[in-house]
Amino acid sequence: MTATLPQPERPEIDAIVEMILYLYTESRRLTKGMASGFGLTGPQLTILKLLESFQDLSLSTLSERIRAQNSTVTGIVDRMEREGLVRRERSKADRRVVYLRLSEKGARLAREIQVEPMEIFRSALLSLSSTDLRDLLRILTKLQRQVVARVAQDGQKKSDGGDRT
Amino acid sequence: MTATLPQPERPEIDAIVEMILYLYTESRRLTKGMASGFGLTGPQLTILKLLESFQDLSLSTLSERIRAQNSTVTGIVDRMEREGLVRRERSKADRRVVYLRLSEKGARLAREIQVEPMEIFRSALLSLSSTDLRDLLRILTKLQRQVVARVAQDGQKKSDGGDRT
DNA sequence: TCACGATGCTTCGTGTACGAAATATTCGCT
DNA sequence: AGCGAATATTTCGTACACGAAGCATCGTGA
Repeated sequence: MTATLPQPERPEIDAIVEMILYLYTESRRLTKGMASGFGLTGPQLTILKLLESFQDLSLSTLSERIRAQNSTVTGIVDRMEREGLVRRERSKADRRVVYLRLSEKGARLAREIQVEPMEIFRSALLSLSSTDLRDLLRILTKLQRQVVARVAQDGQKKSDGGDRT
Repeated sequence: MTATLPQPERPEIDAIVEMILYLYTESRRLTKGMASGFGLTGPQLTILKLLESFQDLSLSTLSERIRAQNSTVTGIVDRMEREGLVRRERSKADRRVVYLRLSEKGARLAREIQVEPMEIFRSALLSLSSTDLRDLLRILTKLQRQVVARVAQDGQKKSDGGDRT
């Protein structure tokens, strides 16, 4: 499984990992700073903008979109509801489902905020040539495929039971 | 500042942001899973391996390396100290500084754990051709430069005072 | 129909993660 | 020497973030 080739690429790999970490954490930090100007946290801004774009998001759909667990989103929505930004609405079709809606105040705030989450990262991407952009997308796609495959394998191992708690 | 060009790249940019998010969160999640097999959390594994490589890391040096605030690392180290994995040691030269050292137990555990943090991401990178690897590094470097520049600007604005709390 | 597993959400306990304020120490300057 | 700014760390309050357990509801099959 682990390659036995010599790895002259080690320093390059370390550098790449470092940069991804940098780009991610810095974007997160700046989004947070942006959000705080409106009395929001980073995740709250993200959710606010999502609810502005998509009406009728259920809590689990929202969780998937932002790659968080339901229990995490429950908490964030609690706080946003407390602030009067969103409302919970039980689905009539399936009473287990909770739909999230922006309140007037929430909708107003969403309109007022002109930036996307990860805005800095996006605007940095815009500065790349279209060739670089295409290459980046292509390579990242390959990477993602690799990771997805490994995750699938891992998930299988777990349900096969070859696993100590 | 924001370009007024037409942006046919919008979907590409969204896709790239998505992928970075995916790669980061998934790597984090798998690192965590790995760590839990040894009774550790993700950040604890990261710190354990760092302390194995570098002796005499001060708390702030460590914070910088993992891109976290001092107050965050204080907490993580508290818990690791409680578990008997690390020791705090005041520097004699500068009594404000705290150096972190692995205990016997910590060192043993570090030796036992053969993987790096973000291991999945690293191994996915290894599957790329060296051309792709070079290109990726080159493009990410450009991106990072852009983000650094924007962060520097932002930092300056703040100290210039053009800022509401 | 009615037991029962699956699904959607919440609750709870623990561990990050951050910023602001507090504390201790060092350094620069006079 | 000694005062005030700067630095290293901790403390505190709040907000994620996750997994496990709990609750309500839905769907299916006997």
